[in-house]
Amino acid sequence: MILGAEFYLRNNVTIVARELLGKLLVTNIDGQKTSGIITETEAYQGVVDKASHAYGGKLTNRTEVMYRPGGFAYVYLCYGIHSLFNVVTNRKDIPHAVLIRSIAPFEGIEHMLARARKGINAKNIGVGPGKVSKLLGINYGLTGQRLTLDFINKSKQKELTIWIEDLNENPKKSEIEMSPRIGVDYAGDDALLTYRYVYNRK
DNA sequence: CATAGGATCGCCT
DNA sequence: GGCGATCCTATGT
Repeated sequence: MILGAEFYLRNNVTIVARELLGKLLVTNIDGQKTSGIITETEAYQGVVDKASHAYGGKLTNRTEVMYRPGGFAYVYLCYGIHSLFNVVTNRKDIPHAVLIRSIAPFEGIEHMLARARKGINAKNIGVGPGKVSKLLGINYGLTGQRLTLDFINKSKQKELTIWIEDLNENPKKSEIEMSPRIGVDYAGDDALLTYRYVYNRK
């Protein structure tokens, strides 16, 4: 079942980040359907979070998507090479987001391998936010895409490009590890927050 | 207009 | 453990 807006609109981004573990992230790009089970996420808590692109209420062309209501894709280019995929959460004007850091490939693995051929190590495939986007065919041009079917008739878009499905795979507490987020040393105290969630699947 | 730097990755030593 | 790749974004003049 495709997750609806109510899943993303909730006001606690850390709960959404945790509940995204075990869900299926799906793309339909270039006529190729690919998907992976989400195994690692990070929560970014908007204006109060020094690690967030929206810290202090920063609003630019790039971050505008984060201020939309939950259920949009926020994709940005990192180091000039990697498109990192985030899910926007909370209600309009609260710029919270969850970075998807790892997936376990599920469907369309042959398409993923073809995409990976250009510069991906076969080892740890799907582990790391740059690799998630590479495998699923997500690039920064897809920022602002809707992830839900709500209001689909109000737009000209007929089908989704990126969405998330519930497989009823519910990770146990003992299978989830929390730790500080990666690569945010510049964030001072906020670098210590354990907003990273890793799902160790059996 | 110019410029510095980044929520990374793979390959090298 | 270190480094280069590679380009958009944000900021400053």
